[in-house]
Amino acid sequence: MHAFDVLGDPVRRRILELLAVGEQASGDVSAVIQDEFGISQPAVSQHLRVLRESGFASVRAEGTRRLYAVDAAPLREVDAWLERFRGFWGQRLDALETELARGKRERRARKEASGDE
Amino acid sequence: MHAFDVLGDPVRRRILELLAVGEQASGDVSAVIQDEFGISQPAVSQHLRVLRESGFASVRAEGTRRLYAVDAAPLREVDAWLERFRGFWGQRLDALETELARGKRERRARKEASGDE
DNA sequence: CGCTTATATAAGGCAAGGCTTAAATAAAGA
DNA sequence: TCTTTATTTAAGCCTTGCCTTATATAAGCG
Repeated sequence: MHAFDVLGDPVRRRILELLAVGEQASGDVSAVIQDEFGISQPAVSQHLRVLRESGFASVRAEGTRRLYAVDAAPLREVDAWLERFRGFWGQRLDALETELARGKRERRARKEASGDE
Repeated sequence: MHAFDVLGDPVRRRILELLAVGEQASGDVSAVIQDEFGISQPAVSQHLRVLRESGFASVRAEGTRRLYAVDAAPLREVDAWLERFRGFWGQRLDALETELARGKRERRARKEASGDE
């Protein structure tokens, strides 16, 4: 399944948003998604599988829990594809520069800790 | 249709790549796509419709020709969504920073007046 | 005017993907 | 070990989306 197909589903996008904050157990993700989308737990599990198999997420077992985390590689791919269109919104580039300048120090500090937030 | 759904289709992504270079007539796009994907002209036309209706492309009539061009708004949306994951690939950010720094001087020169900063 | 060229729309078939319920696997604790 | 909790897998249904062929619209030209 192609990266963009994976991101085509709103549930999967939401799951990634949740994981972006930090590692989460399948059950915790399920609880939120079930609440927000009204779908069953197995449905969520199937989405997690898609994310896993397409490389968007990695899993780690801890007892009976499965801890999911974002794997950035495919997102980077998506980002790379967008590259060729960046010229179309010059203003945002400026905004991004500002953002980068602001975040640079922060990132440098965070880098050695390697923790989430 | 959500932006990510639109980009989920390889044909539509390719069409956008073609349009990224510059305005193109429906027929020219069709010729390339038909050649590369082996689908019919109406099929291409339907993809163009999706791009049009979802705001990824705008059209302009010139005689019997329809000239399509990239409309960046939805792509910007996609880019914005990715924002929250950018922290996951520090190296690329650094590369982008370099790129931006390089481009900044250029833009500033072109702009002749003060920039932000 | 018709004929041709450029493009879009319509209708129908088929495949892919997402959801559900039911069942399997596996750790953990009484 | 039996039961409970956490999670995945399986099977089947049903919708959505893409493609095809056929047809419509409309400009350009002889």
